Amino acid sequence: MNLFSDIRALVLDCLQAMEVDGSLPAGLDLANVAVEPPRDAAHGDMATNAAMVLAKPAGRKPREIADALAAKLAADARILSAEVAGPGFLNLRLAPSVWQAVPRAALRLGTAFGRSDLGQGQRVNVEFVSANPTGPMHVGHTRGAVVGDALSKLLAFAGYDVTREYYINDGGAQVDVLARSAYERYREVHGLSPEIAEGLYPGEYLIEVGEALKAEFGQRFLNAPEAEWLEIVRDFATDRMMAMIRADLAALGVEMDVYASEKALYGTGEIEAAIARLDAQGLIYQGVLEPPKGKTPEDWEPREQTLFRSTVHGDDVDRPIRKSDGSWTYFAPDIAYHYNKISRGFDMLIDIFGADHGGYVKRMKAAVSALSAGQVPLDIKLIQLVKLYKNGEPFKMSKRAGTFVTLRDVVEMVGTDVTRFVMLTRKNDATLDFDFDKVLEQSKDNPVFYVQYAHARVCSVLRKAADMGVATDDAALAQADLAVLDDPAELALMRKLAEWPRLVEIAARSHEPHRVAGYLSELAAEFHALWNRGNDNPALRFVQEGDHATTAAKIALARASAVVISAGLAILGVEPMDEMR
RNA sequence: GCACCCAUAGCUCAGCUGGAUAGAGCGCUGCCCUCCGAAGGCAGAGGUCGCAGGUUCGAAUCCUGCUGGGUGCGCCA
Repeated sequence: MNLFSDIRALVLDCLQAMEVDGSLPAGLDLANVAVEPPRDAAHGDMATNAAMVLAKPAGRKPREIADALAAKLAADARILSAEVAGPGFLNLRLAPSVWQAVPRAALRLGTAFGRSDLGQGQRVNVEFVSANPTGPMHVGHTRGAVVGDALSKLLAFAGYDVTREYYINDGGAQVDVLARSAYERYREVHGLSPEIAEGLYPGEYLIEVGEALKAEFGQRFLNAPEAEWLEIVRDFATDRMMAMIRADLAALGVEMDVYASEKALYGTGEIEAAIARLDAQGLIYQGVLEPPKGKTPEDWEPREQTLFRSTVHGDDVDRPIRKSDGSWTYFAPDIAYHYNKISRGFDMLIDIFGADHGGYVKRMKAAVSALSAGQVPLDIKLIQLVKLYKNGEPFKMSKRAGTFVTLRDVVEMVGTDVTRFVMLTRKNDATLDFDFDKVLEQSKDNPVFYVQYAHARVCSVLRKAADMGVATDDAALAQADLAVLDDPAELALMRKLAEWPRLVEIAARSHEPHRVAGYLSELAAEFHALWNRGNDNPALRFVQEGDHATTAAKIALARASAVVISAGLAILGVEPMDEMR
């Protein structure tokens, strides 16, 4: 149920009727006709721009079209009034019964209220986190993980078939560095002093890997040359790191459907096949790149390389896919990995990267465009920095090398739900301030608390009504006569509820889960406003002593609000609270 | 030098993918409440939407050029 699309359909019906009766020319393009909530509530319940959009193609004045359309619309029982305003807007007022049907729908459908078939079952692959398996996840990864997970949930709610995927960068030089770092810890637990050379990972989390290595291999590698242990230690340490990362993700409530390994692409011919596919399109050649202008690296010299002609697909320069020693650059397995995703039949790909990978966007899109013949869109969301604060002061956990604020630290300090919600209060490409104290504050300035508090208030009021003897299950509440809900504050809340299905589609279309968090704050604000009206005006309180019918209607509205809050929080991956403690 | 992202109230930010008089919270000013329908309420002041052009009936939103900030720019991923 989406009231806005219902009314838009009505508007389109009326316009077509006008084409039939000759008041509009036939064959007009109606795609830009919109029905939206007005910015100013004084303008009515909904507004349509139909007359202004069609004035020019129809060769008629906007007001003429608007008047004729208003007459047609007014014949529908749902339309209370249709008034022409401003440059040609048609402001619609809807019958209260239309709004009153909204909480009823929410009660009947439960948290499925707002689900959409926008995606029509299209298969979407969302790749996110993809942190190098060289250490625990830190705050930066956390935001990417939350955004990716919430986006996945949002898309599923909007009718897409979603696969969540983690790409393990276990094929490059950094896992060799991990192996050498772990090896030093392995020596350390044997009583030898470790040599954590410049460039190795100094983190103490590798000590337990060293211990595990000792338990597994004893002294076997202690005096062995690197060639003998490197591969074994690398695989061993990588497995340990991935286990740790999976546990971190689990603590955040994130579950992946697929863990894809970079290493697994080597030696299978997958990389070669992907490159061959590009080669077949004439997009692979031997050439020499120009040095970057303005900032030429010290050691730059012209060099012939194997290049991908990414400029054909919108990139700024062509990109190397082989190093001078003939081995693949990091870009090559990435091309193969995306080719792999395309080959698995996804209709759309989404990658979530850290903002420092911004320079990588065009070449990746170019590769996907070439490999899918332009058929599979790739959207890349860049996640900006999280700045940590404590009591308004910039926060650093420790200055010792190798330690940083980890995902675990954050979750242990403020909890999974708060972490997730706060990470979704800003759009992904804006930096986010995260204050350990403010996010736990119990006041209306804190959106997490504000939304949770609204839900808790509903639960509280339902308990009171139940004590009074009112049936408070959703099925019973859906039967209540909601015609008594006609106060402006009540209607405002119903209007906000009616926006939910529309918001889901807008957020899903733009791949912006943060909009859900923003909407929930607005919905909570409407709910609290109505609640506060009850302070001054007892007739607006949800529980009306001795009046079961009115109480049932009012708590039906309250419960419907809680249902939508639950549905929204579920998309964010946050548990609603039944009471505040 | 080039590319991408950002720029909205004193502060932190929303802003419906082009709509009407640009919103919220904090802070500020005034009034109300001292209440477990608790963890405040109501009202008010405050903005050339970085600048300049353009497209459009209509622009914070789209295009172009500037300014300022961030990120990145061939053998690191």
